[in-house]
Amino acid sequence: MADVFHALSSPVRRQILKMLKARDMTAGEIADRLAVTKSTLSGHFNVLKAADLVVTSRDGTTIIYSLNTSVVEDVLTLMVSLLGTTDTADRAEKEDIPDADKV
Amino acid sequence: MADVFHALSSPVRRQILKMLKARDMTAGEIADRLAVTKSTLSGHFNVLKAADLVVTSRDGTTIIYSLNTSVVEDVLTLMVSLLGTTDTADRAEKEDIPDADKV
DNA sequence: TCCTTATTTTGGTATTTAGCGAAATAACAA
DNA sequence: TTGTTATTTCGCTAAATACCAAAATAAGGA
Repeated sequence: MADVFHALSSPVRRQILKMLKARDMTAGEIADRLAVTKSTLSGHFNVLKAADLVVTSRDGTTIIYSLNTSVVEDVLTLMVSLLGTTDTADRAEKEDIPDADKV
Repeated sequence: MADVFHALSSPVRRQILKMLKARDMTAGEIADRLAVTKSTLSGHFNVLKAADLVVTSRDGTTIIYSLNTSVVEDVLTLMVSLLGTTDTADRAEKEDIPDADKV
């Protein structure tokens, strides 16, 4: 989950996600629309894949990238918990040092 | 808004936000609970302030940090839009190249 | 097999970031 | 004013990151 925030911290990667929200695209299509080379883009894809934010499939020589909606939902949930109201589960945790792995 | 994602990309900073969710704390209190020096922490505070995720107030020589809940809400909204269902406003935008500033 | 197209990996440099200790600043009390 | 406590800024190093061009890989078609 920590990887997800890192993945989202880059404007280029957020733009890729935004494009994929509209529709699935190949690496080449994405490259045509962004001002970075394909090799640079490939690095960004690796980051997005490591964060499980995108998913790929192959059609011949082209790779099709798709948004992994379920992980975006997970991020949302975590953001809600960061913002969240103090419910029962939360209360026990108060005044404690939060567990680093979960944040 | 771009700053917000960068701010959230650090585990230390996410931990600080989690602590502040429980209650307001001084810089020193936070430092006591994290394995980084106060000077390093001060750098993290600057990032969080630049992202408008925290707010400070002064009480004598101590600085009190608080979570800026409204900005966390803004992030949530953006995350929802990234995930979002295709509503009226969205539809016009589809197939277009998203505007980099907004992402 | 050889060629073409699509994508990724590699090797390199430049920029950014996190971290520290020491020095500087701020507020206040004696 | 001098001293004390709390916090930030400064100067530095090490590690991570973004970027590019060129080489390598993968899948098919001729």
